[in-house]
Amino acid sequence: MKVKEVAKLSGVSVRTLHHYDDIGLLVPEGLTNAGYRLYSDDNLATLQQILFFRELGFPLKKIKELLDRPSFDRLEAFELQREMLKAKRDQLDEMIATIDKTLRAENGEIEMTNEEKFQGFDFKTNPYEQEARDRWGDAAVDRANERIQGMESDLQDGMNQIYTKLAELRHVDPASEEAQEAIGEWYAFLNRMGHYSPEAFAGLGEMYVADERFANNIDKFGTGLAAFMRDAMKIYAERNR
Amino acid sequence: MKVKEVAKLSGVSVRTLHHYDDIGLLVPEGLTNAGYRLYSDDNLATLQQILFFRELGFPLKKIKELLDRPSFDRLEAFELQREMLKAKRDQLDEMIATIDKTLRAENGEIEMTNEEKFQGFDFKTNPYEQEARDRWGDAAVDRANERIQGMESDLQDGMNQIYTKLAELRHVDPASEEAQEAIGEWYAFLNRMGHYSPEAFAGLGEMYVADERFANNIDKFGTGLAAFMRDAMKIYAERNR
DNA sequence: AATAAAGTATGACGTTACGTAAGAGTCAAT
DNA sequence: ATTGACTCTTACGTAACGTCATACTTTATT
Repeated sequence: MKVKEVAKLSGVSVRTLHHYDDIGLLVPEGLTNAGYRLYSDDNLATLQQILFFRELGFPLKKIKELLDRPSFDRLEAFELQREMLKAKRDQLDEMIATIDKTLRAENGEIEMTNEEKFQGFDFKTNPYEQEARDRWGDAAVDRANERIQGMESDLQDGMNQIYTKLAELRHVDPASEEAQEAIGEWYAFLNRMGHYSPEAFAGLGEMYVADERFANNIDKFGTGLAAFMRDAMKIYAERNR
Repeated sequence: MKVKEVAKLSGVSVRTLHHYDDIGLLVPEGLTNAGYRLYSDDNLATLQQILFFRELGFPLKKIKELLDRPSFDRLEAFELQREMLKAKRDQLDEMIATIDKTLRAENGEIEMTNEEKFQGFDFKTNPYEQEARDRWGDAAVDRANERIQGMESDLQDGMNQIYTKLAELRHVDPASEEAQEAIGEWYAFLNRMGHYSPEAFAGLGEMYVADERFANNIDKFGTGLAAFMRDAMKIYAERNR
């Protein structure tokens, strides 16, 4: 299939396909001797994957990383996508509810706080929690969330990042050293937290905001969980000495 | 309220608020004598509106236009937003269904065409139709859709544009000359179409693609419906002479 | 009162994911 | 042989901010 046909089928523009080729995200399997791109059925399946991830707000760079992983598993990807699509749908439901609520508030029927006016907009409800819950059990996640309660939202964001990393690990061979190490450290982290006072943990949150070395390690889609954990614990230990 | 507070409440960044101020989309009601932006509750309500439209994919420029209209009606806007959010939710449901279908296809349980693999991605299901249906009655819309059947998708896009314009008119005083004129022309257009053969109408579709003057008039969020209709009918008449 | 820490302001350049336009080659049909 | 639809590459344009850099205010702390 040539570009236009693919474009029509998938709803993206020809330019988009060119772009995806340029950045190596979707390289057509063939070329005519005139240099025309030829897409295979496999290419179409990949495009489908790409579009799912795109709809979920993943940056193209990240999508490429995901697809390029040798351990990339289509079935697992679909499952993750379904969960995230559902989360997004729930978010839309929340926004619809917010509209209805706003209308009633405007009608004088109910009171509404400013915070409520933005229900559904903040993405604090994190799509990875279910993921983590399934993988590492309710107890661990609950304990983590318990600690999150009462912390300022900046740390919340940090936790979202952690969940992100955990979800990412699904696409790594679970038997691999990297995965085992990360999971081990995650548990160690949680357990160690149990020994510290809430104030100490709150300090970690401040650090997340203040210390650039720390923050840099959490930056979106950056280094792996293991490295982040190592740094976090190192800094944490230093600070508390 | 100062920027940070608003940012935290709504989930957008401080930079975003600066940007919205820069382009005149959300200008804070007050300024401290040091030049700090001060947001009122009214500002918050406007921000809520902005975010709803943004979630629906409206470009900021368009949002500004909408909000700036003297006839802008919050209640009507909320209703439109709710409809569109629902449409988007339905689209997500479709995408989830596509995932499930793909999984079953990959399992060999069912057959799946390439087209089906992209169900939910094409936005051809148009969110404005219900709008038009409510306003101008089922009969007119049905007749329009009947004619759309069998036309190539390029004309479909043209029709989407028409629905867009119609939806836009909700925010114009319905008693205004502009609105009356547009609606009148819309009906006239439909009625005239009834007198021509399907082939002639298909020709209109081709023209939409080929004739730049024509296409330019339909460009997204461009000139008003009335102007578009005038040009369309003029060109159409010329061609068929 | 002095100093640090947190918040804010204004540039100004960077980034992502394409859009759009220009100029030229290719392919199928007349 | 020519037209029209399709394709290629190159390259600049755009939208909606992100990300510094630099400087001023306000609040908190010593």
